[in-house]
Amino acid sequence: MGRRADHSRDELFEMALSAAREIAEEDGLGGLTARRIAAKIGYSAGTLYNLFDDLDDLIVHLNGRTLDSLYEALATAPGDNDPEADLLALAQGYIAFTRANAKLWNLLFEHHRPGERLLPDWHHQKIGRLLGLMDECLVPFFGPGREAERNHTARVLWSSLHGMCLLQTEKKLILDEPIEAMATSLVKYYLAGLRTSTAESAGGKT
Amino acid sequence: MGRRADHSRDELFEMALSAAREIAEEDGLGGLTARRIAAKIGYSAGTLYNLFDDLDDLIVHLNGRTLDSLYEALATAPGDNDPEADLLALAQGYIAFTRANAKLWNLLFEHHRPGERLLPDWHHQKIGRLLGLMDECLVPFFGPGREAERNHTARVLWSSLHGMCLLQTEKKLILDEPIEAMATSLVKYYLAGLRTSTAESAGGKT
DNA sequence: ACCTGAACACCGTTCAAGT
DNA sequence: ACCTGAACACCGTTCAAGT
Repeated sequence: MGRRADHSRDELFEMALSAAREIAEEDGLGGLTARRIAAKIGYSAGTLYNLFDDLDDLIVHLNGRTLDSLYEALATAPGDNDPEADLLALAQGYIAFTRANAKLWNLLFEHHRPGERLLPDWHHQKIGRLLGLMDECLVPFFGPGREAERNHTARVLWSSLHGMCLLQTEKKLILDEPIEAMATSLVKYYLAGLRTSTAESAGGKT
Repeated sequence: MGRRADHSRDELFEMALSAAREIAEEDGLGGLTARRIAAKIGYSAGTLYNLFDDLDDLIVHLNGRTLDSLYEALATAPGDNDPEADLLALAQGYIAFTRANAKLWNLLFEHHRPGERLLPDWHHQKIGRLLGLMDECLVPFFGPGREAERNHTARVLWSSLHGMCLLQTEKKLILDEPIEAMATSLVKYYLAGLRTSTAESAGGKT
């Protein structure tokens, strides 16, 4: 046997990721095997190892694509300079994405790298970009010189929202209330609490 | 070969779960194989299938034990009738448990049941009991007739806390701030927001 | 009744051999 | 240079056979 060159390396890379995405959308992580991906693109399993370090590497790349999709879905949000309204819209957009792409979004957290392998830098950057969307919403809320507080708030809201979506899709906690309402409550009251605290400390100093 | 009766069925059950726990504490889900658990207790892999439906069932039982440990660790908290202080203590206790038992706590969420198998009722009850601890803290905060709001608040706080711990231990989001501080901020401001809103609506009606 | 060991149908991954 | 197919070292799970 030998080279076929039916497809360029880049084409093969995309074909493999597409096949993996389709399998994941159908059967989740459980159905995502090297042999099945290879069969779906008409190559032998060995060829995948020419494109990726291993199956873990392939899945991390697939997850990168999912993060890109999520960013595109959220970046188009309006943004009318009212932090609370913007955050509520962002949260609902995030929840909608996890509902519409449940299997792919789950793969982001269902997959665990072997050993102590950490995620590549580009992966963390894609996550940071998402966090940045939340951070931007908060700009009007925190004046200049309060960037640290703003970042902190964005991280608290992001992880909290994440927890709700995860417990929901993994069915680990029976939530008899739609997470949309929970997320709204979180954003509304957490921001209200921050506002009160800020007003008090400002009032105390002035 | 045949019966040995070195150990009763119940003893074998406990031995298998203990062996599995030790393996999970060392190597996580990746090292948790039926063959390895069996070898550790000196029986063949087939014997495990006399005790559990399959490996998934064994892991669900192990996870049940972890939920019990977590409950014991949290149920002993003081409780001085100040909702905010109690909730802060509960949150810190939860975070401390996830740090002290990182691998076991991770197993609760790293493991996914095959197919569409749902968690058994007793598992959901153990989770419900934990959520109940948070709910109890909120009793002095919500007067009689406001049970629904109280449950809602407990669920929002629980899932949010969960999200922080998960993103931290899975290293999916770089949090350059200890989650203890994030959890404190969440509890403090979310409750403050609730208080404000309650006062406003009460003031409007009175 | 209980336990074993072999067997089955899978994995991920490697690599000599072919074009 | 690329691709294959066989091979290796694993899995989870089953079950006839033994005590």
